[in-house]
Amino acid sequence: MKKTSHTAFVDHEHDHQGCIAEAVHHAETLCRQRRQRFTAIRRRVLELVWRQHKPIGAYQVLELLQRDGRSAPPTVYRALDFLQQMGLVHRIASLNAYAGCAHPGTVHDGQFLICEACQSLAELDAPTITGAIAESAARSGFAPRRQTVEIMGLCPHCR
Amino acid sequence: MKKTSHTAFVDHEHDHQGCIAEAVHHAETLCRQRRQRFTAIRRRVLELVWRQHKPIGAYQVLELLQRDGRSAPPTVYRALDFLQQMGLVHRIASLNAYAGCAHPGTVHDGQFLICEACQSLAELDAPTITGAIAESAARSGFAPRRQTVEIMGLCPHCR
DNA sequence: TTCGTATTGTTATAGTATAACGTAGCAAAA
DNA sequence: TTTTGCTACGTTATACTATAACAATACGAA
Repeated sequence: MKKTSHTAFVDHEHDHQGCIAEAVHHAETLCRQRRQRFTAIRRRVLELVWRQHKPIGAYQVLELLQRDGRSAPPTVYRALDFLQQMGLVHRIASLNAYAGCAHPGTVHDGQFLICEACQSLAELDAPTITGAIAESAARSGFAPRRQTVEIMGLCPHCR
Repeated sequence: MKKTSHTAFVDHEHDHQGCIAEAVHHAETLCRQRRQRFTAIRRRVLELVWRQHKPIGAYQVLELLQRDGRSAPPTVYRALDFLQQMGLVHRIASLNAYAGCAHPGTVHDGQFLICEACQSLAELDAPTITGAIAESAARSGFAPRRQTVEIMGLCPHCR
């Protein structure tokens, strides 16, 4: 039996090295399947994005990347673009920041819960939300293709 | 009986001067009620935001504003911030742009349908979406306070 | 090994937003 | 009416986010 009923937000004392390793492993597998190169830079950027369960800015990634050697913005943005296309990373529009995808493998938009206090982020994939959106859109004669759903508030630990 | 069943998107041949006038009039009333100054700049920026039923960038507003005389970015951002606080204008995060609020008077986040073809925007205030979000959030132990819901797709005229 | 393509390096610049501080204008109190 | 205090605006500079353009390199298939 699990300690908590909150599945979207991670526990404060979880094995985070495991999170990163899992994300990287997943990425390797996915890129191999799709015949895409999972280069050293892409791997490193993915690791940095997974550094915390919080969105990270591109220039923050750059700063961390530069500890390994010289680097410039396009390098970061290219890696982030690639990872987004692979469905491994999400862009959080309301924060101009990036977060590791919790359910990689399929291309999807997801919905995000963002804590205003600790900035931690949880990803949902709630059919009820997508369904409500699809229904409302249809009522306006609108054909939805992509959704940005970002909810600011307080996470279970901060409320 | 109305010609169309699509209420969220406006007709291409509607009386748009009326739209602008109504928005400005509403703003006047609201500001008077709240003892806030509806200055010439704020009025002008509101008019410019309502120029089309499409989001407009802050620097586009600035460019238009400069036809009336010299102006700088802070002037535009201040006016936009004020109008947002009054609930007269929304910021569209995924576009870094601003749009006139279709239901001014109450502070609310709204949900937006954005056409990828013609950029036209419609604002919803769908309780089913808000409800689905609230429910999903609660299931994660999350207390929502603000939502960003922006749906890209094709409007009734472009699909 | 060679060739073609994908990736990265590098420099410059575009686009979005705010900090900081001074000036002006309005509104209520004296 | 004048004073006073606050709000709004002007102005300059700068921070932050993202991409264009082109050269150099590395990789994988033929």
